[in-house]
Order: sequence, then structure tokens, then C-alpha cells
Amino acid sequence: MPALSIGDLARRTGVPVETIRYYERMGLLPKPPRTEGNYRAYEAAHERRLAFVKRSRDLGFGLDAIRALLDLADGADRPCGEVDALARDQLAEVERKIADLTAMRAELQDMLGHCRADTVADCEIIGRLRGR
Amino acid sequence: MPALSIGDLARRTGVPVETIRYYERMGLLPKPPRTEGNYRAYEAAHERRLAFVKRSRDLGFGLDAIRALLDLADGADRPCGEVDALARDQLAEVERKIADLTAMRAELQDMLGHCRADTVADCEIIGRLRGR
DNA sequence: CTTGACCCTGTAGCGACTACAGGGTGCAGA
DNA sequence: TCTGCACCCTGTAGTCGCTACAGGGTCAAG
Ligand SMILES: [Zn+2]
Ligand SMILES: [Zn+2]
Ligand SMILES: [Zn+2]
Ligand SMILES: [Zn+2]
Repeated sequence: MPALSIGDLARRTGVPVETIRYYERMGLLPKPPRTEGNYRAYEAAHERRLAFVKRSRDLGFGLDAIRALLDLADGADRPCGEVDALARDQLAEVERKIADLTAMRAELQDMLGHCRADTVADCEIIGRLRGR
Repeated sequence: MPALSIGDLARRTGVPVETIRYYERMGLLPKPPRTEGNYRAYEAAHERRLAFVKRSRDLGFGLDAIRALLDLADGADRPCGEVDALARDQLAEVERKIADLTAMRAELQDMLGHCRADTVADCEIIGRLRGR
């Protein structure tokens, strides 16, 4: 496989070019070698690392957590307790957000269900935002 | 009721002082009169407006939407269709986020359930982040 | 040899805050 | 009266994870 340009890598991973450069600046991706014309030249290892980052982002991990996951992934014979702890923290965070959003959804649905679509003066939504 | 200081208003509404000043800069709250010593002096109307903003934020409305809601709330005899549209948009946004987070939760739970807490080399979580 | 797609760096903007730094005000206790 | 302390002021910069330029350089096809 020949070296990939940043655009090639973007197409293959679905991560925008600007975001790849941002990840490099943030230390998630190693600085790749450059061509004569100063273009980044990626290899398969870079693509695997970026795919790892993308899957982690898709699960909502923050960039700090991803840096930690990448470090852990490099040490094959270490116990995976730290990995699991990061995943559990992330799960807890996701569950907290779901709980918040579920409460918002219930209130919005209830407001909308009670509104008789009349004037603003007796609109249930405005009324509740005012505090009854 | 005497005038309230920004700290009083913060305690009464649960909105931090810095956030109240931020809302003022963003045009969500009118600039209150000042005391001799240049302190903001709030009245009950300010407290009601800030409470409206807080309840809207708690439902996840963005500041642009809240500005629109505040404008609509001021015109009592206008039909409330626009209000309802804003609420429906917000509900749709909340439902989209819940869907995303629910997918993340399922994957995180499944990963955690499959991990036999051994070494990183055969950790299910790291394995899936690598793409099997 | 020109066109156009791509690449480079560096900087600024987004949303909704949050956290200072460096000062001024106001009141209660010694 | 002094002094300490809590509070207030403005202005600016940082957070997170991008995203969008501006102003250039590179490269291959036609
Ligand atoms: Zn109801
Ligand atoms: Zn209504
Ligand atoms: Zn499974
Ligand atoms: Zn594991």
C-alpha cells in the first residue's frame, strides 16, 4: 500500500481533513512523515489509529479518555481494569445525559399535549415557562 | 421588595452570578439600573425574566430560541403557533440526542458485559475499539 | 502552461458558560 | 476610625471538539 494523503485518510475513515489535523495537534495521532512537497504521508498504522479514535468518539469518549485508551492499548500484557474503568465512567456519563434528556422530553411532550393552540396569553408552554 | 443585588438574584434563581452577567451581555436580560456605587439593582420583573430563561435552559432551549420565546411571551394576543413550533423543534432535538446516547449506552454495556477483565491483549473493549 | 483539486500553516469562531485579574464598594466589628 | 472581608465591577481568556476561513504552496491532467 502506498502512502495516503490526508484526503485519502479522510475518505477512508469518514473523519474530515480538518479534524485529522486537529487530532494531530492534540497529540492523538503521531506526526506523520512528509513528502518532498510537505504533504502528510500516512501508512496503514495511522489509519488504524485514526479508526480507533473515531470509534471511541462515536461512543462519546472525550479526547483525554481516548489518549488514555490509546496508551493502554499499547501495553498488551497490562490488566484491562483501567480500560474497563474508563468505559464504566463513560457509561455513567451517558446514562446521566439520557436521564436529563428523558426528563426534558417528558416535560416538552406534556407541554405540547396541553397546548390548545390559542393565543400566547393562555398558551400552556409560555405559562409553564413563566412558572404557571 | 427592595432592589436585589446580582448575588441575591443568583441565590433566588440558582443561576450563577457570572451567568447572569453573561445573559445580560447576550441580550436575554435587560440592563438593570445601577446603584450609586455602580452595582446592578434588580426588581421582581428581572427575577421573573431570569426564571423564565432558567426554565427554558433546563428544557435545553438554546439562547436564540429563548430570545424568540421571550419576544413571543411579550405579545399576549398573538397565536401561539410559533411557540409550539419552537417547542416541537426542541423536542425533536432532544429525541435525536436520546437516540444517539441510547446507541452509545447499548454498545458500552455490551462491551463491558463481554470483558472478562484479563489483560489488555484480549480485552473486549480494546478489541472492539480496534475494530475486532 | 494553465487550470483546478488538493495540500499547508495559522488564526478565529461556535455555544454556553466559567474563571480569573485587577480593581472598587459597603458594612460590621475592634 | 480603621480594617478586614464579602461582595461587586469590567474585561479578557479558557473550556471542548471541532469548523471555517485566509493566504499561500504543490501537483497532475489537458
Ligand atoms: Zn400534563
Ligand atoms: Zn401554545
Ligand atoms: Zn454482545
Ligand atoms: Zn477489558
